[in-house]
Amino acid sequence: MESEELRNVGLKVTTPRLKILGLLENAKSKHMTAETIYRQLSESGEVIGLATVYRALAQFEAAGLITRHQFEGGQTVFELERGPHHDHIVCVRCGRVEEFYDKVIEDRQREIAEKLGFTLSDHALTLYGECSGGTCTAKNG
Amino acid sequence: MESEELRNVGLKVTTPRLKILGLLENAKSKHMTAETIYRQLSESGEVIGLATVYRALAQFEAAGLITRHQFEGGQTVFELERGPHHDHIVCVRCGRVEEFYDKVIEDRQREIAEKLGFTLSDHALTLYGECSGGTCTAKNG
DNA sequence: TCTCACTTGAGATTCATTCTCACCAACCAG
DNA sequence: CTGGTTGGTGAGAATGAATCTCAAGTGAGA
Ligand SMILES: [Zn+2]
Ligand SMILES: [Zn+2]
Ligand SMILES: [Zn+2]
Ligand SMILES: [Zn+2]
Repeated sequence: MESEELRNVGLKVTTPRLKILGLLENAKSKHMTAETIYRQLSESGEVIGLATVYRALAQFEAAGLITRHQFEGGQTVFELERGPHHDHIVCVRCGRVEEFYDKVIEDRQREIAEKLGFTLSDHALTLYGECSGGTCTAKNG
Repeated sequence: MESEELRNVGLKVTTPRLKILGLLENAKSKHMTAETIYRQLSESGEVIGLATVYRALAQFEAAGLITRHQFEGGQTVFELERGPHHDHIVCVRCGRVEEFYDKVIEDRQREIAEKLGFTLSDHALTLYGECSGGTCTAKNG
């Protein structure tokens, strides 16, 4: 239950928080902007403030419930932190986002950081390209 | 000569553009924000508009003279596109930026994109961590 | 139910970046 | 050299994502 998740991380269980978490669970797209979340909730009849969405997302992130990604050009997107770590590849034409995990790269990153005298705490890897004809739904150009 | 570079990419040779390119050449830090460039030029007596800096940087980027990086939290930084491609590792305490190149990772990225049906056109890889005691100049915490 | 610290919604605010527009400066033909 | 044309520039206004403010609302323990 989502209420559990909130309690576990020390956040009071409130309607807006539940709605936001719920939407992240069930939305068609795994990666959503604050604006999108706000709009979708508003359209489905909720009375919610945009500030509340941003606030909740920041809290969820701090609590490790979600992760934040900044793909080039676009606004910040959030996704539920479920399952194993992964990185992203984004189609620069249609915006489609695919996920991948590559052990070789992950390991290598740690080695590189170590070699340079850093203690690795995080990383951001995003590939950009064009997805192949059939899949690409670019709105013409 | 910087005038050449500008002409080669089809940009008219003007004083502001030369000053900005020159600053990127000689600045202490390889990675600079638009604001920093603006401030440094202003302080050294130039009369230049912030809009001009942003405009020029956008044009330089489009022309491939510089690259743009968006490290998490901070504002966008630009650096001269000289020498081979590299990625970055940033200290989350003191902000120091080191560069690295890793063939294994670069190759792997291409394979991953291919496997997923993408034609890779670009990528952004940034590692975050803490640099070791001696080198870290964190302003206390 | 009562209470109160924590939350929320609406709107104001911030701040990086972009836009507007009257003025100005490269560049070239004359 | 010029003068004209074209594109570039500076100042300030505008934009837009994200944050802050604050009066009003609401969970959850007593
Ligand atoms: Zn990864
Ligand atoms: Zn993802
Ligand atoms: Zn790379
Ligand atoms: Zn660099």
